[in-house]
Amino acid sequence: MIPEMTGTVTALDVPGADSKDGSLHGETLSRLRDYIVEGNIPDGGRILERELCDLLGISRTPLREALKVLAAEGIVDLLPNRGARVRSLSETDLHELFDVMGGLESLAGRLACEHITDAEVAEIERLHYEMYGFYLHKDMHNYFRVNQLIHQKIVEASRNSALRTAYATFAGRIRRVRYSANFARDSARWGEAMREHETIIDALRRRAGSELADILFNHLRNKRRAAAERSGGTTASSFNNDVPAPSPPHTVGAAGQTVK
Amino acid sequence: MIPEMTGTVTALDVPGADSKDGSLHGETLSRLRDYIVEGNIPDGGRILERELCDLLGISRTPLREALKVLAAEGIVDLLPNRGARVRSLSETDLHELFDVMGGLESLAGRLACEHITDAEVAEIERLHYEMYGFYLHKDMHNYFRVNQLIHQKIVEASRNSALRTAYATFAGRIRRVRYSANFARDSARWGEAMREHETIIDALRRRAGSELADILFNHLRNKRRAAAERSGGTTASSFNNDVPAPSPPHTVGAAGQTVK
DNA sequence: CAAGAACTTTTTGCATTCAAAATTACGCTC
DNA sequence: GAGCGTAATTTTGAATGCAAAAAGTTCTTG
Repeated sequence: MIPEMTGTVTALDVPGADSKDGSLHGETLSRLRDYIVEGNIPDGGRILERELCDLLGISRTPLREALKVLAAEGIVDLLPNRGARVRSLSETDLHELFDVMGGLESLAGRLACEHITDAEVAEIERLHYEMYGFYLHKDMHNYFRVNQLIHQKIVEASRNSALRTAYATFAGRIRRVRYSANFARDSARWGEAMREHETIIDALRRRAGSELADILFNHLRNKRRAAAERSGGTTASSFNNDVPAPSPPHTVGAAGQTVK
Repeated sequence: MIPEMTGTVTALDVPGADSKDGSLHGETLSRLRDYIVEGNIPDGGRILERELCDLLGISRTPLREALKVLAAEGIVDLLPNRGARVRSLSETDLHELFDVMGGLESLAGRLACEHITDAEVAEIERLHYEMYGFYLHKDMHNYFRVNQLIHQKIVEASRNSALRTAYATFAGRIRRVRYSANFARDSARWGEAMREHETIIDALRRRAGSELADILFNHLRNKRRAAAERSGGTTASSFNNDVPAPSPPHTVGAAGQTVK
């Protein structure tokens, strides 16, 4: 059902995550997480321990350990005496998770401005132009890939491994929907996103941390809004419920002017 | 070696945490986390499974599951074939964790400005004045307690449970050192913190999200700096290493002079 | 006496086992 | 045939068992 989610997007593979050593638990954890995140089990679907044990060729002990960790990560729900289910995200959950992602990217940008080298900025600029090419050619797949890469570069430039880990964890939680969210075919939003990216680069160049923090948060906000509109009218209203005072719609930068 | 723990299933239930249902795993997880976070095992100390099993009166299976989760939370380290150790935080780790906490509080403030009610702002103001009283009386313990409460209120006003969970997790990771950090007897820093809190209230009242985000991040930065200076000269230099460029002009000053 | 090899004990990692809870299947009543 | 109570089966939760790895001990040797 989600065919294109194959290994193309490798940007999220944080090195030193928990593929661990040769321990069966670590291996099981990674494999099971990937298996679930990539959508092999339907949303809210029950997880039969025995079934997965056979699939992975292990006993129940390491599997159950991995499930406990995944529950702590928010990827599965653990029902008492009733086993594990793939956690299905409500609109509220998604809203919350997107905001947290926005907060983390915002922080990443702020910290990146303190540490990033000129070479790294140049690299991001290069990626930006590459992405611009894909934008012009309406090559959404590669646009998405490079887009992810740019955000990843910013996170790495923050020089904060705790942030990197948290970012990867939350990214995993919303990865199922994030893909479709990015493929909003609304070309108006697409152009808007390009302009936002330009302001991101600009702020990075100037090492304007607070400004970049604002821009990145609102960038994620807008991305979510676009995804929500695209995902059909069924839930469109719910996204307006608890965002009473959104930032100015046209320019992200507007919210960044914290002029006093 | 390890002091006594309540053998019975007593009211160690922390509301809101994951004390879970009556499941042994959830109970073990909560109890073990509290036990470690409160410093009952020395930093970097080895965790003998058998020992803790006897202490908690359980078998190794649920204990090992809890350890895996705590490892994912970053509270313990898991060495292959060599068991678990209480994770000792390097200066770099602390630096990173404080920044992430700052980012999360920053986000909480930003979101709180979108959702907070006048009544909640009033409650925070009330707490602020209460805290001010403790400040005047140099009652550090209560000052610290109310201070935590204020930050907690802001997080709650963000109306984001994912954020609340992440905040709690990171708070747990630095709780051991945070306490001493807050007890910096440097009265100059103390007064500075009070002024910062005033600007926080002010921004909250005006629902100035971006501004509050800046203030809160720098507030945490300053708190960390104060804690670092207090913790002795051994590591003082490391904290100046990677903060080369203070934030751009329009932001809250790196020194926390948010007066404008 | 120091250093190291070989043996013993402890500890970890994982599989297996067993009891309790939940789910399903069955049979009974109406 | 529908509704419901009961038994059989499945599935989970947790304890135990067992092999491999580490840690500790003793004995040997220079």
